[in-house]
Amino acid sequence: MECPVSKLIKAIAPVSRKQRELAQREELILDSAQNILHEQGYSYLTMDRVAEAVEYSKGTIYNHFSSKEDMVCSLCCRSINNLINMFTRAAEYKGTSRERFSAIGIGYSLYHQAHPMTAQNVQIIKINAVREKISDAKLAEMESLEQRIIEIALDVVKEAISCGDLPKETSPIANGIVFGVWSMYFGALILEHSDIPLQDLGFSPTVQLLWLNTQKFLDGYNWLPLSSDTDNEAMFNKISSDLYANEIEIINKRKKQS
Amino acid sequence: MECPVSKLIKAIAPVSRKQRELAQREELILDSAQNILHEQGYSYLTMDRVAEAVEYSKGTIYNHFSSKEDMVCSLCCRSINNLINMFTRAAEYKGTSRERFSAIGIGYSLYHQAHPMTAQNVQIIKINAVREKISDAKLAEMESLEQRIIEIALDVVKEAISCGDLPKETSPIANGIVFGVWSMYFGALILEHSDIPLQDLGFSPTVQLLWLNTQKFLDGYNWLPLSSDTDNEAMFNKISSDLYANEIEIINKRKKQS
DNA sequence: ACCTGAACACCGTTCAAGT
DNA sequence: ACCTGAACACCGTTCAAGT
Repeated sequence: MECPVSKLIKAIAPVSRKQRELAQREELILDSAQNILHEQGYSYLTMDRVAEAVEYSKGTIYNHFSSKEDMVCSLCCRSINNLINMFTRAAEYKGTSRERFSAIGIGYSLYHQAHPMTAQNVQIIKINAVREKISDAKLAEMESLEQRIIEIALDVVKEAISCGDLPKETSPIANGIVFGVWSMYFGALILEHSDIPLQDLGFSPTVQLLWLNTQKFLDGYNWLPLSSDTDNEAMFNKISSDLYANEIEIINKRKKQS
Repeated sequence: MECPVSKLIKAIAPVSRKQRELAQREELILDSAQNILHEQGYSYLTMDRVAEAVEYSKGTIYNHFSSKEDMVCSLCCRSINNLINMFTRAAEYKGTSRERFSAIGIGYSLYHQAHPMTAQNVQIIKINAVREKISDAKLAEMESLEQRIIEIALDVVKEAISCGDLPKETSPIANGIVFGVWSMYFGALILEHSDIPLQDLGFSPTVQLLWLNTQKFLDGYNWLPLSSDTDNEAMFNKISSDLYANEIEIINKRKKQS
């Protein structure tokens, strides 16, 4: 499945008028799709509705995206890009290596807390039956973004090792640490937004739990300074207000509404 | 959506001939569905194909399950039941509280390694758009099974606290530990079976990584005896061969084939 | 060269007719 | 009382016709 339009847009120097218009329309389509998703849920997201919302025909949508799944994958790419920005800021945060790594985790959970529909997209994209229908090009694009975002976290781990905050022996399993927190956050994310009543199961709010569990996990790896030598609550509050004021605001706004 | 048949089967003392036949047919349907899923993947699982495989009409399938999602959810329930059996054995394993808790984790990852399609079902069921279409009764059934399986793990944590293997202060967040490993395993499971080339991302095989990360996590919580005082590889091998010979065999068989 | 929307294929679900 | 399968609704995808 080739998308005629994407070839044009992706041309290295993008900027003929036509190309700008196409790129703009693609954003319009994605915005509309996100809107429908946000307001009516995934079951309501159909190509007909998207076409109607953007006031183009379905054929035109298919000039931009080779399939519905391709479109949803593009939404995911936008989210990952947002996360890359947040992670980059977190990695450059002034503080210990451990604080910066923790800041990445906080960013991840707050972002998805602020944009629950995004979390669902990510989840849907991971299903094999869905993944099969995404064009190779789009999939490659997403995977390269995932590479980059992992790299950001991995770099902080490597830094911690080289400055002695983490034991030298950790070096061969540096990516194990990243995978550990990634899977923990990802899993928690899905378990939370799946309408499973976590409270009924006896679990307290996810963001806090993730924070605590991350600290214990990093303690287990002996990432200095240990949480027993730190005021963890203060650290959480400082990081989240220093770095993620936007997300906090969105989350609070939603809380007020409900 | 009511399922006429389920009322009959669920009658408290099940055993008229008719009821037995119905229960048997329900198993047949589920077996067939699982087969299609296993051999052709989720995209091939349609109600038509299931009906054809069991040699009943679609209407009859709908007498057993109120929707396709309901059927898939039933498959999930079967899996959770299998897991409950494994977890129960793990919790009764002869060894320290930490070994028994670890054994539960190993069981989880080996089960899903041995039955990858099951992992995908679980994943699909967690999507909200899918969940909406499951009958309340079936959803309640699954949630009660989830309750039970969590309880098994939670009991081991509580035991560890009361016998001093875990610090007394852990008590109020006992379920935090369970949630931590649950989310870590669940997240890793999805990330692994989503065709993301974890190797390319620099990650080593998931089961080992999960094992290592679990140990570090439990170390962080100071669950005695610490992994630094233990031969972890030997422990992993002992537990998996003592408890999970079946799963290991299935996994090895698959490896040989490919 | 690009856009359109009717037409098609597929699939989940229902229900009137049959036994 | 139970089973059947034709009929329906919905939705993703295509492509001949139009500009």
